[in-house]
Amino acid sequence: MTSSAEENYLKAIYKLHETSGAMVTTSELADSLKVSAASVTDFIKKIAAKKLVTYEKSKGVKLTDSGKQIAVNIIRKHRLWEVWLVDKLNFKWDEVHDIAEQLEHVVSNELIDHLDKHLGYPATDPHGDLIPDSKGRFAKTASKPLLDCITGDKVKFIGVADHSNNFLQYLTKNNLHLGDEILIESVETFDSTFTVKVSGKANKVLSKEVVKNLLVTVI
Amino acid sequence: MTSSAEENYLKAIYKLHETSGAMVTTSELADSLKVSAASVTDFIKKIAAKKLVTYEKSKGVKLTDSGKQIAVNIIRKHRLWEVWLVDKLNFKWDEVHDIAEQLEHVVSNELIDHLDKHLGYPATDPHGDLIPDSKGRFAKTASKPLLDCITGDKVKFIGVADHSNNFLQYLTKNNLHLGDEILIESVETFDSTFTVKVSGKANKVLSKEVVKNLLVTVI
DNA sequence: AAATATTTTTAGGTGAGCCTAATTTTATAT
DNA sequence: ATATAAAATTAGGCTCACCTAAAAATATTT
Ligand SMILES: [Mn+2]
Ligand SMILES: [Mn+2]
Ligand SMILES: [Mn+2]
Ligand SMILES: [Mn+2]
Repeated sequence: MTSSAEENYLKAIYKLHETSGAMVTTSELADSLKVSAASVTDFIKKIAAKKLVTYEKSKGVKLTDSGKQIAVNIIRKHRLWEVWLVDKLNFKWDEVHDIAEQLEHVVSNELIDHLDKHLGYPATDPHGDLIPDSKGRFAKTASKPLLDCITGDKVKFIGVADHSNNFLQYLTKNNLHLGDEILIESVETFDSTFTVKVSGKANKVLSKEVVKNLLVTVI
Repeated sequence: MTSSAEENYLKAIYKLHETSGAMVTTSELADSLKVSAASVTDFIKKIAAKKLVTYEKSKGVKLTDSGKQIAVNIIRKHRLWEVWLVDKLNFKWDEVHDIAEQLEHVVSNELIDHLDKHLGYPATDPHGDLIPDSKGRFAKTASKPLLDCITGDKVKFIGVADHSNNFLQYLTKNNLHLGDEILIESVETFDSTFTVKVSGKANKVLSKEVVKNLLVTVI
């Protein structure tokens, strides 16, 4: 059996590992799960015994195939619930994460399949993150930070790198929504401030901190 | 804080107490929660200390007002989730209880209010059970077992006394659905077998065991 | 290479929610 | 009223997921 705690560990390992490709360290996990390093050491020994991760003492852990499968399934559930909360219950995109953190642990593959159908098999969640299919496969998308674009580029805003409520609320307040078309008018070389035109409206000035966290695709 | 375990104890006490009006005994609770009597004694001492129940040693427990409030709120959540599973996700009425048992513990009053609205503020769940409002108030309904009716009565099938999958599946198989109109053609005095006409179709014969568990209202 | 700082592990505990076995209390039968 | 049966409580343990403090391993400075 897989407890909520176990699911959270596997998901955290997946998310930390996903980008770096490297082993996930005890302190990274302790940090991300907000538990002590000692607790992490304890726990990873248990999930290593269950062959959900490979553990190299004092070095870190890596998901096995079965561990990865569980992690991706939890992510699938989390993102589908977020879609439901936004699309069907009219929550805002900055209100859904914590609720989805609970819903993702509800046990029933039937439920998730029905939910997926009810939602019309969405490809992405309210934050633009890809939803893996029931086999755990992700679609491919070429997204990059707006920061990596140059003057004259015409792009589409399709995701966020920073998922904090702070950032999400900033975007809402400044009328930046997923799907918006962004034309880069100019880039200030000194501080990487971007001046952009969003969906043909008046120019907007975006700080480096913002453009770093806006994920876009060239159109 | 209220844990899932605590919520399940309070709900079980409520459901046992609801009908009998009397104190709920240790063994009743042990039975209904499928834990040992020793565990129950332990636990009720804890929730008594929290003033969620009044406990008379060796006699039993009774919910306090705040205990009852929590119990009713869990029941509200359970029933709303069941409505959602049937109405929106197309589950059958015999498939939803176990999933709702998990969903009812998701913490967020906002979520429940949004769900309630999404469902159109339903009055009853898929089994005909009343859904209390957000203040914990139940509507009044006069329902009684079909067994208590007599020949010539015209009634409406509005609920079940037995919630087992067995019974629910029996009803489905025999084309008896909530809302059906039932006309009592005759009652066999020897064994209380009822011969009825359901929604004007061909006569049906129902055993005492069945009519005892069919809740109806006279129309 | 040594000294120091950081990270990880080990050792020993805690509370929640469960258990069995033994004991005590309450109810029932004789 | 006694004996017997049933129900409830107490005593003592267990596992899970966490903790702190101390020790050991690894990394970084000097
Ligand atoms: Mn999220
Ligand atoms: Mn998301
Ligand atoms: Mn139910
Ligand atoms: Mn129900």
